[in-house]
Amino acid sequence: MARDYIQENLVHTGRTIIREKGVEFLTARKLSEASGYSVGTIYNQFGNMDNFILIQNYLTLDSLYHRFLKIKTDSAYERLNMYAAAFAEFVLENRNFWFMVFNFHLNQSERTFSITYLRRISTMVMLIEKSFKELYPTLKPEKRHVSVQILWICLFGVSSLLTTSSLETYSKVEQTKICKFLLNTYLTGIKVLEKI
Amino acid sequence: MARDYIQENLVHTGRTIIREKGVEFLTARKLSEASGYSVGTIYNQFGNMDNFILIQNYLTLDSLYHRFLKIKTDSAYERLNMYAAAFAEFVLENRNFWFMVFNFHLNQSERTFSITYLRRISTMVMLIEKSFKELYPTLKPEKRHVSVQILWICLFGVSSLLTTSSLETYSKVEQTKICKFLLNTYLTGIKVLEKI
DNA sequence: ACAAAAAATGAACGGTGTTCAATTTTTTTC
DNA sequence: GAAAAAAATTGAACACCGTTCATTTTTTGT
Repeated sequence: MARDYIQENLVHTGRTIIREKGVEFLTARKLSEASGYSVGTIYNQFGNMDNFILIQNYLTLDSLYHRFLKIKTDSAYERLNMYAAAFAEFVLENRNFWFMVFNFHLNQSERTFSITYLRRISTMVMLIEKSFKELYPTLKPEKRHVSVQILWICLFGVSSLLTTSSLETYSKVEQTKICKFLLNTYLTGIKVLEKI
Repeated sequence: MARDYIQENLVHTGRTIIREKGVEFLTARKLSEASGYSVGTIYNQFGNMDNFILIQNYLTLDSLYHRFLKIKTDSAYERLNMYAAAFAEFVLENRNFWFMVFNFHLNQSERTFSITYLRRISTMVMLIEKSFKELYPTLKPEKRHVSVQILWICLFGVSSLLTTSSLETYSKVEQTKICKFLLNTYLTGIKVLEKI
């Protein structure tokens, strides 16, 4: 069978496994059984399972990115709120996928694809930065950059907790409100600090 | 040998492994080899490896808590800043341990100990809430509680990223500054929102 | 000193990622 | 179209993982 078709097929099968059963079920043997291809073929196509997961994570990030792209509002403030809402919504809708994104560490993976992966993240950060530029025109570019980075890190960090049950266990704050509250408090803080 | 002594010994050996080599080296067999006790003994003492990790994580949280307790400043604002600094410092100093805390999910572990574990977390959150009460006396208790929870979740989420190399890879913001900046922006935001 | 109870042991089970000699399929060459 | 060469596919085998449990060793009670 054609190489591309196999990859597509495996990736698709993998995605079904993740969606329906969770990451812990995404093993070489189970993927092999579910797809009909042998274990060796998976390794021929992707080198190792980490790479396979990296590709899956890229797809997840890409999906989130395209949700962001759909958001087109004139008000920068509203747009940022919609980003945050879309983000939280996406994470909750795609728990299993986001859990994977978060629990995967780039260290050992192939450099080549890692770059593509990181670029996808920074593109999203740039979307936020664009809105920041509109919202805080007098904020120094340097400071704005740092503000955006940190906001993103916070949202990213919070999102990781949304995918696990740890939040439900100890905090009674409604999950969807966390990102919204964080964003608004943060933006208000920046507005004040902008003037200093 | 006495039961208690074995537990102590195993926990201590485990801690050395984590500190020097990382969580991925904390396996039943390696712990057995390093401690001199058999694999079976580990299971007699702790039931399963998850429980062992839970105990290790409790020790980590306890260590952080005692760092918090040392902080005694009159100014609530300064105190919160010191909490944040101590937190970031602790996480960076104990990367391997904190990574474990974060990457462990309570779901399947023994209920009994989980409660002790969660109580340790909520005690820390209460420390922050106490400072919030001083800093924002007019803020409604309900709102204050939510603010504190969310701040904690943010710091917690950010801390998880501090333990991995992912932050270094894509963001150039200095790690120690992230918590400080987040806290100050957040506190400023709350101050404004307090009046509304 | 001996029997009974408790604790410690490590081989064995089913799972994981990964490798690679052997096989099958596809492509090239004549 | 058949034979040879190249490429792709396979799955048994390796070293690891958490976990169990029949067996052995140690401790305890009398």
